[in-house]
Amino acid sequence: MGRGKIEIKRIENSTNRQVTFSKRRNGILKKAREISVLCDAEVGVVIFSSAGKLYDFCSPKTSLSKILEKYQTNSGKILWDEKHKSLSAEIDRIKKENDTMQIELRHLKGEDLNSLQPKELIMIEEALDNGLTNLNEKLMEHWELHMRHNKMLEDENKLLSFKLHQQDIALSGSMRDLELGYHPDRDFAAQMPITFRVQPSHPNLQENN
Amino acid sequence: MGRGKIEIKRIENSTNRQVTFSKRRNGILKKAREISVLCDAEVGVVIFSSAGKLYDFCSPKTSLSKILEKYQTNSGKILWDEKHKSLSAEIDRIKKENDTMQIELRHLKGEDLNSLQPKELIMIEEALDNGLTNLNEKLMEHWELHMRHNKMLEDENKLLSFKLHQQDIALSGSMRDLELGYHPDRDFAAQMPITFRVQPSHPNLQENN
DNA sequence: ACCTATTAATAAAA
DNA sequence: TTTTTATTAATAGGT
Repeated sequence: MGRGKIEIKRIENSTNRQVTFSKRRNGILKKAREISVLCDAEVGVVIFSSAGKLYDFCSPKTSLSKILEKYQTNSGKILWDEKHKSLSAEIDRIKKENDTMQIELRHLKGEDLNSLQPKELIMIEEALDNGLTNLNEKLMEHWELHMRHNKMLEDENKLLSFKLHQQDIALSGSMRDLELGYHPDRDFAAQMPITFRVQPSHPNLQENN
Repeated sequence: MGRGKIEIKRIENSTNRQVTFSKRRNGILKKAREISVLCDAEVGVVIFSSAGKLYDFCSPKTSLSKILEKYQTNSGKILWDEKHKSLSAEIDRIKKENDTMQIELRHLKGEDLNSLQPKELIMIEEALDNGLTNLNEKLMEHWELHMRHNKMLEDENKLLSFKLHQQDIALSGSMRDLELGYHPDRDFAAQMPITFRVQPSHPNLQENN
């Protein structure tokens, strides 16, 4: 049905193939709709172009799911079998992995050791030692960070206290100045109490998050 | 296309409907085959007559299963049944469990500690300490078992040596008897050294799987 | 995407 | 259901 008859075999010209696909795809989807309306049939159509683009039709009042379920019960063919198998296989695989980790975890926690040979026990001990080493290193890092932080806070405290004290003095000074007159050469530094000169204020402060 | 034009609406005459269904069904399946060949498309068609009879087509080199799987990934619509959902859910659950253990394992091995707070680090350290304690206990048990086993082997050795010694003497005795005459009241027991007189043979032999 | 000559599908009848 | 055949629908090739 066209300007010439064509053989039913793959169209080699890619442009022609694309055009023909487009036309015939519309044709099929239209026919599918028509038969479902005219004849009260349930129809499901799924088409993938060679480029992988999806087109589909499903008769109204139903769904592909329902049609395919009916297909399975009616034909005996099981559409999901492969998918089922692969899912089940994946579950098995993951469960096995899980068990292995479970056992390793128990071992590291010192549980279920009865079945192990001394050689294996020693390997676990090495892992634990190693873990402890890394852990303590990390704890030490935290500790040092905190010490530095504390030190900074203390320094800042000291500075603030000093400034406060200075202000205090300035204030009382100016109050005195108001009463007794201004003394420009007063030595503020000399007024800093000895406690502000060396400062371990909170030597062991740990965080409490 | 026929002796007259028809409206696309349900054919009320049941016989006509049945005939039209038969013709158009063939038409669609033929078109499906043609487009799959001409245009290299993947096509799946499922048709149920109003009487519930099934007809289907699937392009060669594939299967309805595969087409539908592709349909699902491509469209996002989910066609599969409850069983699939439950399998998928289980996979998710196990994977989550897996991840958790994975992380715990890494932590116990002293890896990926950077995101942890000191409090957490200390909890891990406790777990490791605990593990080491249990482990060392177990190693100690093994050690003691070995010591006991060694002791037993040594004792047995001693016993065997003694028996051998006894046989030796008996042998040379009877050789002497052959030369000097038989002495039935000879006291062999008196020849046993004091160390061989108490004999716990295998009092605590434990399994060695 | 549109046009149209030509083929293909099919409605009605048998 | 299938065949026949008149008629409509689909579409191949061209624009």
